[in-house]
Parts: sequence; structure tokens; C-alpha cells
Amino acid sequence: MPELPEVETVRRVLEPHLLKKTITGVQIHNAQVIAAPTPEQFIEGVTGQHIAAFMRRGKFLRLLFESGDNITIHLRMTGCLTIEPQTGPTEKHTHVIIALDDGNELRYEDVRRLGKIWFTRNGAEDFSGIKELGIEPFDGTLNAAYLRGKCQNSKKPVKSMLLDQSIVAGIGNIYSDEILFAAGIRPDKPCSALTADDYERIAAAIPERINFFIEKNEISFEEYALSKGKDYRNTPYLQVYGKGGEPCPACGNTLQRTVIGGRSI
DNA sequence: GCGAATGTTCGCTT
DNA sequence: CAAGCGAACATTCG
Repeated sequence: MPELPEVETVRRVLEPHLLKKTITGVQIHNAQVIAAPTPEQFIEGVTGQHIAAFMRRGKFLRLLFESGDNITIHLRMTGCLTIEPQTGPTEKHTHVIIALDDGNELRYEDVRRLGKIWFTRNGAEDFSGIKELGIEPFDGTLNAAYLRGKCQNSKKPVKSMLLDQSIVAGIGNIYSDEILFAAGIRPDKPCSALTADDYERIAAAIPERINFFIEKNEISFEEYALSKGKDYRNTPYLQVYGKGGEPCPACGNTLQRTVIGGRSI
């Protein structure tokens, strides 16, 4: 489900409820989502840790412990995190429960179970390409020259360049469409055909659109808890994603749905 | 019943 | 050998 703006929203909403808490226990209801190490090692490693920070990098969330160890979470398509009282009922797709010393639990739910959770010692980052992540959308070095340097010789469609997490981290299928629409560039335009001005408009649209949707996703902890983290607020503001057959908000012509790189656009 | 779904990774073919 | 594809993962929803 989530791309960077949704992941950042989760981080902001849950952060105050996680900082300075101590983990008193871990339950793994479905070991499939634990990517590493073994479930036994995960429980042993995480129990007793003190939470020092809750960070985001691209679409990854990271719970940093005072010890230097950490948990990294990728929600993939349908993962979500909630904080609920330990007395609350668990749901069918609650796979991991991390008990906190304030009586609440951090719970990982995931209908399709495509998401992953890693526990690593001493900030190790030897998994899932996290070391190869590109710059953040708000990085000061994100500009036309950076993007050109990454893809000017590629015939890949510009849409695919935006989805490449090793170039700019955090953009997914929705926001790549929204960014290109804002920049006025066809998603199927090959990178090698992009003009200097195209690169300038993309470089400007990336932080602008991502920040716009972070702001639109803003939600209180209470409302987040009610919807169990499954409710995103971006949809009313989408210009083109999922709107095939509807009129273009810019020119009124009918938007055409097609497929690029296996993704619906 | 079929197709798609806000993501990533693997394996096969150019 | 890099790049580019489809399939796979697993479930729900329309």
C-alpha cells in the first residue's frame, strides 16, 4: 500500500508512542514476515531493547535501539503498523506483536504477507538492497544534473527511472504518475530523450509532490488508531493515478490507462 | 471466475 | 554481461 508519504505518516504518528519505551516481549504469529534472523533469534534479540529512535529511509521504517541494534520494516503492499493496548483483540492478519512497557503493543499486520521485518546488530545494513537506496526526495543534491547522470544513457521509460529505488528512494507507482503529470512529461518517454528542461521539471516536481502528499496524509493518532493504520488520505488529491477513462484535469481529454514496466499507469 | 491491487526479487530471454 | 521482461509472493475486492 504505502509509498514514502504514507510511510512517513506512519512514522510521524507512531514516533511519540515508541520513543523511550522498553520492549518487554515479542510474539511471532506468522514467521513468514521475519526475513532475518530466525524467529527465535529475533525474539531473543529484540526483547529488552530500549527504543531510541524511529526513522524512515525510502519506504523502510527503522526502530533504532539504544544498544545500536535495530529492527527494519518494509510494508510492501499491504503491511501496516498499529499501537494498541495489550488487552485489544488481535486480528486474523496480525503477524508480529511487540509488547512495550507502557501497556501498549506495536503490532504488524499484513493481509498479503509480502512485507518483511529484519533484526540486525550494530546498525548492520546487509539486506534487501537498503545500502543501494538512492537519495531522499528532499536531499539537497537532488537536481537535474543528478537525475541526468543516473539515466541519460538509458532507453528505459522515465516512469521506470522514478520507480528505481537506487536513484531516488521512496517513489512508487502512484507518485511516479503524479510527479510526471505535474512535470508535464509522458511516462513512456525514454530517459535518453529527456531534455534539460524535462530534467529540471522532474527534479522540482519530486520534492514538491512528495511533500504535498505528506501534508495531505496528516492524521491524528486517534484517527489513525480508529482506522488501524489502513486509511490513507491521499486519494482525493490524486490527479491521474487510477483515473483512466476520466477527463484530464489539465486539458479535459480522456486519460488513457496503459502498462509500463508491468505497472498500471 | 478473472483481473488488479500504493512493492520487491528472482530467473529467463535478448 | 547488462537490460528488460514476466512470474512469483498471497489475499482481497470489484
